[in-house]
Amino acid sequence: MNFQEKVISIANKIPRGRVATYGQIAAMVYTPRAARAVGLVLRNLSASTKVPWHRVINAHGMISIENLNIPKQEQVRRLQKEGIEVELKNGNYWADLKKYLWRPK
DNA sequence: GGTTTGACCCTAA
DNA sequence: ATTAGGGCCAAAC
Repeated sequence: MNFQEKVISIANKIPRGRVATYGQIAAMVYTPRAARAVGLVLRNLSASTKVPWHRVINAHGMISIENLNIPKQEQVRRLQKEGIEVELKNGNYWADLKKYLWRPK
């Protein structure tokens, strides 16, 4: 299993209505400092993927998708559909990690 | 192979 | 609190 496959398999486990951070996923794959690389994996997903990429945000709870074919509004829409409140604060969208962070056992 | 590129994160100021 | 800078790692060139 290569790095990408590991990242994707973790992402697939994030439950509906919760979010995970890039760094959190990196840590679960035993390379705690590879947060950026996690972002690369998600970036390379096809538009039709079933992976819940929208449940992954950065360590500050901010939606960090930018300059892609996918607008960040799409991510916001998907999160809200799952009951996650997203707040617009000076040009960026934020979710409350205290409320929504996935805490796997 | 070396070099560059990010949907990142931490620390210091 | 907010910002700037540097380090990180895997993929893509």
